[in-house]
Amino acid sequence: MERAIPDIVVGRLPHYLRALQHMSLEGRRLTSSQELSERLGISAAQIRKDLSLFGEFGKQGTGYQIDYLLNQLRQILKVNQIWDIALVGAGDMGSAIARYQGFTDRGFRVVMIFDNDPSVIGSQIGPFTIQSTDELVVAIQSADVRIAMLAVPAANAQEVADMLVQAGIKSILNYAPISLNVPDDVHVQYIDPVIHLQRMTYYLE
Amino acid sequence: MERAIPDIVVGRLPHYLRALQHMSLEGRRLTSSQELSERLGISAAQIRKDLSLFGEFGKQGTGYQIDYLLNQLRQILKVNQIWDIALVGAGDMGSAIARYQGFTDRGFRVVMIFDNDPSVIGSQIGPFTIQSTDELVVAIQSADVRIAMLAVPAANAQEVADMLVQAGIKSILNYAPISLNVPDDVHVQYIDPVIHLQRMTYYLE
DNA sequence: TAGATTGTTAATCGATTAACAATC
DNA sequence: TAGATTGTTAATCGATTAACAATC
Repeated sequence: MERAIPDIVVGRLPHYLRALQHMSLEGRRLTSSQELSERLGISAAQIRKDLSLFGEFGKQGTGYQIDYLLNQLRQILKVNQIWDIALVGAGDMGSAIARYQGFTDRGFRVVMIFDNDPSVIGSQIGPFTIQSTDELVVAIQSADVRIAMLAVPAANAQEVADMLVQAGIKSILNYAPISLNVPDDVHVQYIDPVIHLQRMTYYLE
Repeated sequence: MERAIPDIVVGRLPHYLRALQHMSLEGRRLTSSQELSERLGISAAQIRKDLSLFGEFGKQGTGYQIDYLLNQLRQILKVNQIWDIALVGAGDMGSAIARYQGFTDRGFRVVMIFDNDPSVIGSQIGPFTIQSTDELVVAIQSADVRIAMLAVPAANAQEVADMLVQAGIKSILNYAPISLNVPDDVHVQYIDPVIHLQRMTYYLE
């Protein structure tokens, strides 16, 4: 069996992709591990080593063709397609996520929104009608959605996560400030601003 | 000189703190590295080792007193106080952050909001009047704020970051999907949902 | 050609884990 | 006491870096 790619390497690839996408938008054609290193604060050797796990994408003396490497990375990360996302929670955070314009050109789009508050169910956020959480499992199953974003209060997050798992969701981006219990084949990533803030206050006097 | 605490350890402490805070709210009194391990998906040995870098907080045979460890961790992370935060960007994301109720009991509060859009400057978000970005440097300096959250479009993020640095900000939580260049003594943490999503699509078939 | 930069190896560095004496 | 769990050591494991031959 092929050696698996370390998860820590997979975690850096989206950063490479993002930097390359910026460079491409700036009209740049070529870059180097050196330049990426400066932009990202990751050593040039590490960038070359990470990329070499997937193939030989550069040319000695020249560097990397930005658009070529961009497409390779998109394929590796499987974002050379648009993934549908189910969003649960239509409060302040959920609404902001629903309106966010930055998903589409990076491989994602929100396609359904759920909430359990009767006073918002049926109302619109942009092009979406907020659906009841009661419909969640069936709606996600029939649309064959694999990715969900969770923006509900911490107290409801585990319960909703269980429903998402039942619906066949395999990736959850969790905005609720709580650790989720899910089966091994379901991936969870966390966004909790306070975790980041507390990590920085350690270094403040 | 004392050996510095590895940054990766500092990064785990807020997770311990969050789990303990939940347990405390549940009315629990005692916990163990074993229990924390299960809740967090971090090995018990690692949790004990991390904590031991700061002192001896547990008792053999018994475990850790939740409230005691909670307070120790709050001291270590310096969140046994409330830190003021300047928020820049009053769009969808900025507004959602401004309204977020989850900061206060974890050591933070937003105290000022800036935007560069004349059509929103002067209007209110909750108790705050949105100020012009022109006032940012002076306002932050005179209030002696050290932490900022950045929720502006990527195109303006570096420019705003420069102003924040000029104003004396030492910690930036950046929601804009772009790497920032700041001096060595300024810490930056990033929140970009797409980075997390792309990391998970790698594992989807 | 001379200069630049990759891909890769081997060495280094650092983080994690296993194991257990100490002790509550 | 017997059982449980810490704090810590030493061993293991894995990630990062330095260095350079290959080559564009």
